[in-house]
Amino acid sequence: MENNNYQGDLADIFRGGNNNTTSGESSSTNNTIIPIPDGWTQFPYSATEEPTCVQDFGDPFCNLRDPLFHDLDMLQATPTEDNNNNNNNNSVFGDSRKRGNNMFSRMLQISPTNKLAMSVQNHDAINSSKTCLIENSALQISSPRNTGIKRRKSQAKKVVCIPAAAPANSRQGGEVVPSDLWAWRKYGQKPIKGSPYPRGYYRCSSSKGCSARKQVERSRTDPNMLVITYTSEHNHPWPTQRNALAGSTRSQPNNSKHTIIPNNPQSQTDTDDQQKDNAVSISKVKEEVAEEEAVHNHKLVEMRDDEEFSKDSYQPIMLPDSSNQCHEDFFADLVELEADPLNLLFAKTLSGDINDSRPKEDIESFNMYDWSKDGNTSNNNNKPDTL
DNA sequence: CGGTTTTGACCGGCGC
DNA sequence: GCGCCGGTCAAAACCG
Repeated sequence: MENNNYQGDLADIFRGGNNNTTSGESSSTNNTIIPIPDGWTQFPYSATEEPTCVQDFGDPFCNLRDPLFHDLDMLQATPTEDNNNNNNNNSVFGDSRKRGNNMFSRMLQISPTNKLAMSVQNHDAINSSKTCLIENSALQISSPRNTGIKRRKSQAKKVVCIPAAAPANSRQGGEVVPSDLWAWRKYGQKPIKGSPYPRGYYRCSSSKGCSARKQVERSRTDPNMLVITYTSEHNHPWPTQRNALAGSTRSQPNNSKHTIIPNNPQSQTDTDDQQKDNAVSISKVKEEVAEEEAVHNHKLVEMRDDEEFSKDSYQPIMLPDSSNQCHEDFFADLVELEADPLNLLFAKTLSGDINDSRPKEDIESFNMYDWSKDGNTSNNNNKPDTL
């Protein structure tokens, strides 16, 4: 079944870089590669990055946050009516907004050159690091005020452009949808006029009342890029564990070999709040009020696909394929940090000093990287091929 | 059993 | 007003 080809989750995002699928060449030479301590993966930053970013990159997971949360942060920075509404309507998030939990923040960064850069690097192929550059306007932050289903024009949305995990033609009409810790359930797929690729519609399945939605489609200009549009926001905290127990596994990554490893061992012992407090989003967000602007920005993203990638890049590094035994045994050595899914991202490879009785699937659900270089290893994913 | 994906049908916004 | 198109619904099938 095609489902076996799923290479979803964030692993796909990074794998996209590995695949060298994005157009243009990134300036890998400008990417600072920091020696990685044994057992840890480091997320080097470009020397040209702003100090603030650099600092935060020291701890690659210091700023895991939800894109929409980040949006709210932005809104708070510039109080508006929408912003006020957000605060009122989403008090459940509390400090989480300030702390941030955007997974994409790990990959998206605002560079001093006013460009959003995302670098993906496979430790196994450092020389072929990839940088996904997106115009500032590409990422949109908008007020979730208009969350009505029928409000097309003014509906708040945010567009994220990421490298696709697999070639557009890898699967017929299929799509590799990166995961972002939230549990999404696909509720529809539609062919989009003017685009050879269908658009998948997902809604949050973590909470029944959650109105968060996202749309995933390939860029028309660059099939190797995925355009993810987030709509509305989550009205609940991060899921401690994905709902998916049965069918959901189809949408869950199963790459036991791919996991982001922090370069900062301290994060292991930090509490969730501490980890979140340390978080500083590198995600580029921009408030969007009108749909017209969203469309415009979307176009900019696609236009950008053909442009040269910025040298200012953020390059997360993954454990190399060859460097590990990554695989089945890998998770057996992971440190489990409480129930917060984020903790899984802080896992550090150890040598048999943990006793994780948790089902492997639970851990795999939060894998972010796919170190696999071939289809065989990536077949662990069960995401359906088609969108 | 409870969750998911798939997919055709339906609904409504929007442009002409 | 009409038709196109995008977004959602919902039933069936699938999965662990």
